[in-house]
Amino acid sequence: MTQVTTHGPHERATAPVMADVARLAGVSHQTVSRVLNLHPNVAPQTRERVEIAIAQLGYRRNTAARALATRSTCTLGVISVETSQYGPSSTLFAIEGAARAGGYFINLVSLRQVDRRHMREAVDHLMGAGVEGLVAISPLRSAVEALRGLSIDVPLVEVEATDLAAETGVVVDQHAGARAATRHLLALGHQTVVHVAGPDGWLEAQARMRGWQSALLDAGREVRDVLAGDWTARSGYAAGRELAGPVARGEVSAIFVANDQMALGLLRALAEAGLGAPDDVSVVGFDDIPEAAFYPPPLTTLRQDFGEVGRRCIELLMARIEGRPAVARPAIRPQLLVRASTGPPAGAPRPGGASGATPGP
Amino acid sequence: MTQVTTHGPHERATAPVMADVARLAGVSHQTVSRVLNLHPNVAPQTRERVEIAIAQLGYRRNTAARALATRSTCTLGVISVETSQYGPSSTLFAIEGAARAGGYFINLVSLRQVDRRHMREAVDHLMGAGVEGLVAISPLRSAVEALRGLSIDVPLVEVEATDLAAETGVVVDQHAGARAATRHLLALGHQTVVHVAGPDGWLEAQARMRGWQSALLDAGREVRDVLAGDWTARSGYAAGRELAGPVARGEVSAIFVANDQMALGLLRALAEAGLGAPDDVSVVGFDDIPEAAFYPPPLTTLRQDFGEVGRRCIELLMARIEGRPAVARPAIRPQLLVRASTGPPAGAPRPGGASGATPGP
DNA sequence: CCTCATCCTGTGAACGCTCACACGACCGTC
DNA sequence: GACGGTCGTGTGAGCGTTCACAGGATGAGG
Repeated sequence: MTQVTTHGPHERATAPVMADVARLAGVSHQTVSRVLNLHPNVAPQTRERVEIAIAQLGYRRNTAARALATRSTCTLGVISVETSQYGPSSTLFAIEGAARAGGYFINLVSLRQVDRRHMREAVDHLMGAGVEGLVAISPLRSAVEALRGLSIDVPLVEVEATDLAAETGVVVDQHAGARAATRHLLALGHQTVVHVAGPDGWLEAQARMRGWQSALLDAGREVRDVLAGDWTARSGYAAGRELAGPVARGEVSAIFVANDQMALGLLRALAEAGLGAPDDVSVVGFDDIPEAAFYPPPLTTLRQDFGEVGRRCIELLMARIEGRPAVARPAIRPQLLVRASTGPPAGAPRPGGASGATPGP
Repeated sequence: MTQVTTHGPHERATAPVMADVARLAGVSHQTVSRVLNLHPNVAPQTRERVEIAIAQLGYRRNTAARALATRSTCTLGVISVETSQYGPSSTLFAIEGAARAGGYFINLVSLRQVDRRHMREAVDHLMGAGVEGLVAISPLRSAVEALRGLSIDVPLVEVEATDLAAETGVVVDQHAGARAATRHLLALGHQTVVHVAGPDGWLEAQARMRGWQSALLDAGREVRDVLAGDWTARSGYAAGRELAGPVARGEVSAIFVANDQMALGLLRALAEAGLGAPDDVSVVGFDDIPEAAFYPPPLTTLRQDFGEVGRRCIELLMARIEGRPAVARPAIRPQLLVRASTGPPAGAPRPGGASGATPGP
């Protein structure tokens, strides 16, 4: 069936193509293309005629044809772990915004399980879509390793892969953040700091633990065993139950918890044991999730600038795609926010006025 | 420059195309296409030869060319509000998973601000990408309205647009959830229930408020003014401060808060005033975020099945794209989870041995 | 042995765009 | 007036796939 090619606004079965615009404007398809691509050598008058024709027909350039001809899809793939964790999802949105601002489309894959097979599938899916670059939000060691095994023939930027990808990714200096948290607690007068860590496979968890360790060692303080959690409030609660005894006996006066959710659970368990922060124990979290300021008590924590993470990510990826040299940037440092959950140890003189109300019985 | 066309695994400048596979397998490009598209009429032996050639060359079908020829991009657009709220981000991941399982790619746009201009841009961006269908995670009235104004020539499914899109979207019965929450509190013996609502523009907030209202009216109870929040723990905290007085004076004994984060802030404010749940007041939240079980005290709340929301979304969208009649499904009902934050009013006989209450019969 | 249907395969033309190139008009310069 | 350069425009050939159609085998039935 041949195409209907009437002028004027007309309901048509098929979407208008460049040739239709050209015919309506009385120019060649190439001139239309030039207008669309902002080529300088088009007479203003011609340009206007074409633009009117485009508007009149509601013409929209066919991306597939364009991609086929130019061999570029203007699409980036993002692989994210499927978690409603505050960090990854904030990062995802920041990445999307930055990519769109840079004229790229975002093709998303989320991974419920992070193993080699699922990672392979995800990468295949995205390569199949013809992405020109890949962002992996891969805070898990397993994700990084799964990625290592794969032969990926487009630029790849890893987010939060810490030291494993200092060269190829965007990192937040978790180590420095953890040091800051620990030093804050020591500066308040605590003898040492206990750590409730994130799950084993998470690189951030590891970096935070190391930072805590190094700060203690630098200060010549005792490094006790860590309690392992899994980011959930539930695991923080379990840790809190374990620590309630030592806290009550005065053996533990300061706790650095690897994220805010676990800190919530921990505070809950301590409260059930009749222990409150900062009177009986000081607690520092990590992330500054929006609720952290409303914990019982408001939580001292470390804020990460996820927006900046996303922007750097895309900047780096675009540079690599276009073959530009990537500007090396210092790692992003988390910022310590001191709230009500930390204070001097019980024996020390206290400034006073802290609310620290322990809810419940 | 003409293409190098050696056989065997060879590093080549350009990715192999169908013709290369055909040549290596000694068949025509069309036969390769048939193998790829699982056409039945291919001799098993030929199929195998082609498959070996594909594997050997690492051939990958060019999506752009395929899209151009078939006029289908296998891509869905998702517009999401940019929020790290538990609900929307869980829904997003669920949608992605369901779409990928159905063989579709997901093109994501997130909206920092939801107004007509940004919505228009988002839709344009996605239409430009050639999406075949659109999912809008649009829990905001403004989003729904912005969408209404736009002429979108692909199927659209709205998530969480409640009554405004009962026909065209996937909805969770917020109204029923709110009624369940309210009835639960009344059943415990509370005279009436106060409501801390979500922000004005959010449809879920409105539906939850109406549900609360209708349950009270059905029971012939007093409907007081609502306190408006904005989903954040901060606003819940503010509401808590306002309610502390009435609670202390025994004027308020039960509060239904429109989401869990606000409930957290509210509990915090009450705790600061020396008031605890469930002894002094009962509190119900909404969403069942993972932390809700670890609130002080563990929160009675309503769980929404976001995974189901995502799956229905894609099911509906695919049906519409393929012109199949969509199966009408009843709205998804949230499930009441009774935890420790709710109990009988202070005056009533109490089952448990909580603080200084008169033991029940 | 011929016919017809069925299976398998190949040929050429779209699909809608961009790229490389060619061409005429116009300007200034010698 | 001839010449080279720039500007504006048009022509035709791809990009890599699928679709429509045309064949050449092969087997069953007359």
